[in-house]
Amino acid sequence: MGTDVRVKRVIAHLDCDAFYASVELLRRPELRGKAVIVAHDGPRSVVTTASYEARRYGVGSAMPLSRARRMCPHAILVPPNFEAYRATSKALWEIIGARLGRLQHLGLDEAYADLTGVEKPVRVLRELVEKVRAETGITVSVGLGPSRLIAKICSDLGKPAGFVAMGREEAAERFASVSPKLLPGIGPKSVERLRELGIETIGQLQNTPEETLAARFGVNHGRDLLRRAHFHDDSPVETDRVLKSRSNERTFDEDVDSLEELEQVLRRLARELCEGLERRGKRGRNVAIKVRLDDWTTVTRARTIDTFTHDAALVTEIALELLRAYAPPRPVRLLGVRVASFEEEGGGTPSPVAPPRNAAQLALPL
DNA sequence: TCTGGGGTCCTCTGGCCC
DNA sequence: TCTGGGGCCAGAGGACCC
Repeated sequence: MGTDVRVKRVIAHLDCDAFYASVELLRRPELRGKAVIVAHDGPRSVVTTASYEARRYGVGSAMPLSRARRMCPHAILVPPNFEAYRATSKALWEIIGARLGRLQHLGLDEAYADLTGVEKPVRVLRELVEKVRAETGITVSVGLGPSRLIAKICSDLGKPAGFVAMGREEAAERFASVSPKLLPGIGPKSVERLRELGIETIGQLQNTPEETLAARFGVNHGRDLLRRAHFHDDSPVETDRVLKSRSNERTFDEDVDSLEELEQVLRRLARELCEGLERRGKRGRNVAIKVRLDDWTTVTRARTIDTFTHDAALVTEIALELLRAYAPPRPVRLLGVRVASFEEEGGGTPSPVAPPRNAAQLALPL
């Protein structure tokens, strides 16, 4: 029987501050110090991100643009430029990756790193953040802890340009009076369901019997909620995550009730999607459509076929069949198409006996 | 206040096969 | 021949994240 020598993990979460807005300020220095909102200009647009000056007026991500404009009428609207964000992102993660090794990316602007065994991790991270700021102009906030959960929460605490480290016990005590919404994975719906149980703080959640949570949320989810309330998290930093699906969707400026018009849009969405898949060498065998009606009901319909494809004609044909079979009963607000169940790298036609599974592979650098 | 786009993961349900 | 259960898979919906 071996001795249980558990190495205490050191996990960092690195999160760029107001990333898209920061890139825009670097591209257009005349916007510095001004309230900037990054968003498409449309009647149903939402805010992608906002500079800290705009945030002072209450503007935040995912807020309807119409509302953001009322809150901050003098804000300058800048359309998103994802090519520029990708280029800056690539540059800064190359600097970080060169020092820390492989990272788990969660988007263009944040990633986890496992620094277990690294000497003087705080010093290493501080030097790295300074290097990134000097070479790219982007400030990064860092959270450090024994798990991804704690690292993630810590990186948010000191924003912008924050650097916060915390242990598990300290987190469990310090956040006991805070809403469970703080915990990643607990959104508005879960907060409401917890409130129905009389649970309004993480401390109350910590003291709730697992059976009570299991009865309300199911066995797995209930157990997970309790673990997270105590800030227990042993999930690994996964550096080899692979893309599982790609989609293309559009919200109409005005609801559409003509099937003919919907079919036209679907053809274009499928074509664009397949062009993207082809560029990335991805082929899938599950084709799905997504329809959001004017009353916000969202319906998905999917079909799995025998062969992997990124053929626009085939994907379009399946998507159109799914749309016609569903025949939206109300005007449509959003229409989308998705391809999933990708083949393994270098794979071919799947055997009908053993459906293919995604093989682990190196994560593509953004 | 009136809700984008692009993703991931989880749960539930039902069909199929052994 | 019929039935039940378990495993696996696909489809659908929902919650959540950036």
